[in-house]
Amino acid sequence: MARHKEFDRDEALQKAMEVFWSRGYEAASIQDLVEHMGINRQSLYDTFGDKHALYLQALDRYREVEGRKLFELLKRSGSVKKALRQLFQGVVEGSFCDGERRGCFVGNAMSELAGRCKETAARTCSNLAVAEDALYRALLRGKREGEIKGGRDLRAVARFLYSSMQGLQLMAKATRDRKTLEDVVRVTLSVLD
Amino acid sequence: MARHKEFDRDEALQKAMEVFWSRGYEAASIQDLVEHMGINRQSLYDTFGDKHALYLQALDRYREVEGRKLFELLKRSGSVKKALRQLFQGVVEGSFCDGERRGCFVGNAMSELAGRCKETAARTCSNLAVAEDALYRALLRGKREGEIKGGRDLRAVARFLYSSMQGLQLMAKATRDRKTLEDVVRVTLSVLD
DNA sequence: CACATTCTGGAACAATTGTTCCAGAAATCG
DNA sequence: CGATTTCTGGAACAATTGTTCCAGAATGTG
Repeated sequence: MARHKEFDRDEALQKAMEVFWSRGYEAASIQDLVEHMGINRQSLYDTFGDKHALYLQALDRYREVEGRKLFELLKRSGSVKKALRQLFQGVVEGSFCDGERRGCFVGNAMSELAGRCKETAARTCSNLAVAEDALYRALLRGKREGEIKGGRDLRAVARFLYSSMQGLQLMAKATRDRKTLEDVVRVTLSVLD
Repeated sequence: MARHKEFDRDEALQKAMEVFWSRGYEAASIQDLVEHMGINRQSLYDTFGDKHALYLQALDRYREVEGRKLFELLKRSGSVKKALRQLFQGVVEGSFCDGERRGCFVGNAMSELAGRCKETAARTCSNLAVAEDALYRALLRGKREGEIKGGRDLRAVARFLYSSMQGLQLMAKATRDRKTLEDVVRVTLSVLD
């Protein structure tokens, strides 16, 4: 009947995500998006709705991709502590590779929009819950395998770890001093001892 | 010779700070600022320069005020641990009073601008250094008074505390669940034991 | 081939952005 | 009072914002 889409929807969304990730919501213009996504202005509106809707879809995509990464990393057999160390150290390393210092898209969304956009608030809150759960399960496994000592409220530790992750990612935007970031990581992970 | 200023410069700057604090840089329009500051458009430009310059001055004001608060709280005689608990618990309580969930202005600035504005980056970095130092000094006192055990890298702990503070403030934007935030605080402060 | 559909580019939209210009009112000090 | 300076309000600026309309090209299916 009709013509097919010329562009790959997922690819375009990926590009949109990159723009929102590095610039945030307000500072990203439709013009920026059109250029980086490589699609037509009208196609953007037809496919994704308006700017706000596109932002939410980009945020969802990020959550899905990063959520999966976290899940994979944590459910791997082997030392849970080591996996967590890898997770946090990865953030430090990543911050030095990323010239734009984009940080965490979800954290950025919390900071910029969660306070005044309920759709964003719902998504960042859900992300917290999902990540917390993955961390909690990993900690449970660590306890089961004798790597993490009992007597601790592991749910609370999981929440702490997520919060620390966000804090670290924010710190990485302010400083490029590796020692500072590594200090933070070291003390953070010391709660597992 | 000439007419005096009709408005109080500090008061106007305070108002500007409130606008940038709750809306961020991009989302705050000159119109918003003019209305909330209660001064003339032209007076704004004459007194503070352009929007960007005004933002930096507002950020500086915030840093000064909050910095002083932190300093006062930490240098008080008495239990250092108690002061830190008060500090973190205060953030939790504050997040429930603040309907706008503004978080920490410095943290917001890191998230939104530090990556692409070097003046902002310098200021947030300096804030980190100042706060770290105040925390470090407090920890030293705690150690001297026998409240905090030795053998820990207190400089690292101070950095950790600042990062945790920022993380907590970000978490408070995502969730209104008191238990979650208190869990984070409890585990964070447990590194002092 | 021909119809139907949808993509594409560009123009156009009104609204808002940050900023400046201007004329007049207001206030200080000699 | 009068001279000088600065504040004040509003208009005006060009640029950019997000969004929509339109005409035509391109593609798939009958």
